[in-house]
Amino acid sequence: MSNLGIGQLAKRAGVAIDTVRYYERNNLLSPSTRLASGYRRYGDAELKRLRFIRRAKALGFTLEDIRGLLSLSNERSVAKVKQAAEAKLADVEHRIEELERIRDGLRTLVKACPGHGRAEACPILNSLNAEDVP
Amino acid sequence: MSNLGIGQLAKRAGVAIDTVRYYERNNLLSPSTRLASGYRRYGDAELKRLRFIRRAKALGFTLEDIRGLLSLSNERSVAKVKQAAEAKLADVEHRIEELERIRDGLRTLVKACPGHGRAEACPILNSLNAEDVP
DNA sequence: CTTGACTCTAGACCATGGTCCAGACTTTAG
DNA sequence: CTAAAGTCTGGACCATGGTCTAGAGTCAAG
Repeated sequence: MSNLGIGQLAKRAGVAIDTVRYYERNNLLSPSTRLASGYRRYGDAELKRLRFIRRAKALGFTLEDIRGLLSLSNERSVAKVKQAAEAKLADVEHRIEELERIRDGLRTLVKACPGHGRAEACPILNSLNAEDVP
Repeated sequence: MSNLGIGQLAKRAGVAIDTVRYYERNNLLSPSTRLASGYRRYGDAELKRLRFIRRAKALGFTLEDIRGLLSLSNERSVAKVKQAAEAKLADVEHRIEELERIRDGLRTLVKACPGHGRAEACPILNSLNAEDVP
């Protein structure tokens, strides 16, 4: 079992030292112990936990979401964890659909635009000025 | 052509009054005129523009992105407009790809999770706890 | 033991995207 | 005309997720 200082921990997890302390202030991660000097010491559990946080963040969870996930893992409430992941999945899928609509719109405009001539002939400009639905 | 006060405009676009003024401070939207009293007056063009901003924001564009999108319509060079639209298209495509990776990760985890039992059996928690390289 | 690297705390600062407030003035309905 | 509702400005304040600094103390190698 490794016994890491904050710098080593941060390096191994791929985050900044300040971020580790920031997470501590925000109740996401505490050192397993402190030296008499006050230096933080971390073990494998904390390294895992920090990597958990980093990954969950990469998956689009906010720090608050992650606090929730971490506390669920203590409660051993697998159903709730799955629910949270499903909700986040639905959210991500929704955002993809919206972006795909935008992408298709942009593609159509780019294809239709001659790239020269008068502004009134540019479908991109005309589209931005179009009438929208409330 | 409607001639709206800031409250009416905000209401019709579905945003708060303060948000309208905030957008003005940040060069996203100006009133078409002001009354002698200083009261802002908006026309249809501003209402459209504000709705455009709202929708673009809902799609995950930052206000700076939106400033860029909106400035396309001021651009007199059709070639530049087309270029900017192409850049934004590439940007959108990139964002879609990132979200798709996130989506696939979440899907895999959700499928693999039984939704009950001990935490140690939950692949969502286990995956986030996995020991991979930073 | 000394020196350089590391860590401590508290608090300031950053960007983003708002949101709210006070105190004064304007507009509008009755 | 009066009162209520709306708007004005400037500045303070909020949450999120950090990032940086100062000044002091600690640890580890030579």
